[in-house]
Amino acid sequence: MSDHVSGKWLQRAGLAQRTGCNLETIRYYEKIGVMPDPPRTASGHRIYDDSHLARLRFILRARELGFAIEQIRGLLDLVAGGTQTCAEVKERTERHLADVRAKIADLRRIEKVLASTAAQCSGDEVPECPVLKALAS
Amino acid sequence: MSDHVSGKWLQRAGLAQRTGCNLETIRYYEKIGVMPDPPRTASGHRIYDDSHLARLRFILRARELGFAIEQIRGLLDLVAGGTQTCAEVKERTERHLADVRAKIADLRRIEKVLASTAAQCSGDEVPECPVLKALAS
DNA sequence: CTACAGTCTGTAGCAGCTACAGGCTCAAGA
DNA sequence: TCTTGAGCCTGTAGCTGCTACAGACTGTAG
Repeated sequence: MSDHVSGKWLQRAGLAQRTGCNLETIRYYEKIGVMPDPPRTASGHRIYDDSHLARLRFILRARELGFAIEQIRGLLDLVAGGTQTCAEVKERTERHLADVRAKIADLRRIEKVLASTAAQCSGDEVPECPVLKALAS
Repeated sequence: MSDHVSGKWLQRAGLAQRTGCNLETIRYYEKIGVMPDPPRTASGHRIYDDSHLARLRFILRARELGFAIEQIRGLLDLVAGGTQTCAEVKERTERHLADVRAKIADLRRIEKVLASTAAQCSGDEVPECPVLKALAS
C-alpha cells in the first residue's frame, strides 16, 4: 500500500502529516463523530480523501480559534445540512467572541493582582513575602 | 453533634460554607493531598479547625489567581518546611505571571481574528459566510 | 420512635486530547 | 522465500480540576 499515489488518498499518518494533527487525535475525532468513520481497505486500514482533509483542516482551524468541539460540530452540521446562513454563523461567532473576551478580562484581572503583588516583593532571602501574605490573608 | 460550638471546629458543610468551596471539592483536595486528612469523630465524620480553614482559603485564593494545584502544593510545602523565601516565592509568582501573559496574548490573537472575520459578515440570510470561508480555506 | 438532614464511601463523568500495550499487515531487502 | 521493521489496528488509561451521583450510615429534632 504505497502512500505515493499523489493527491488521491491517504492513510492516517499522511492525513496527520498534511494537517499537523496528532495521529491519535484523528482517531479521537472519529470516535466522537466530528470526523466521519472513513472507508477501510480489506485489512481494515483507514482510507482518507480530500474531503476528509478539508474537514479536518476546518476542525483544526476552529480549534485554534478556541471553538469548542460541540460548537464546531454545530457549524459542520449546518454546512452539511446546507442550512447555514451568514446571519447564524455570525451570531455563533460573536457568542464565542464574547466568551473569549470574558476570559481575557479574567486573565487581566489575575495579571494585575499577580504583578502588583510580586512588585511588592523584596526578592530577598527572607521568609516574609507579600505574595504569601496576600494568599493567606 | 452540634455545629454551633462557635469558632472551635467545623464539619465539612461548615468549612464549605465559610470558604465558599464546594463540598465535594474539599474531599477532593484531601484525596490529592493538598488538604491534610482531617481527624474524625468516633463515627467517622471529619473535624476541621482554624488551621484547615486557613489552608483551604490559601488554596482557593491561589486557584482564583490561576495557580495550578501542583504549584500551590509547592508553595504550601515551602511554608510547611519553613524554607520559604521571598526570593523563591517571587520567582514562582513571576513564572506563573509569564504563563498568564502568554495566555492573554494567545486569546488576544484569537479575539482579533474572530472580530475582524465577523466584521466582514453581512449577517444576511445567505449561505456564503466569511467566517466559514476563513475556516475552510 | 421515626423522619429527615447530614455525612460517609467509591465511582463516573466532563473537555480534549495523548500515549501506551499487544497484535496484525504490508512492502522491501537478503 | 523469509525476515525485518515500519506502520497500522484496537481498547484502555492517563492528564487537570473538579462535580455529582448512588447507596449506606449517623445524628438530632419532634
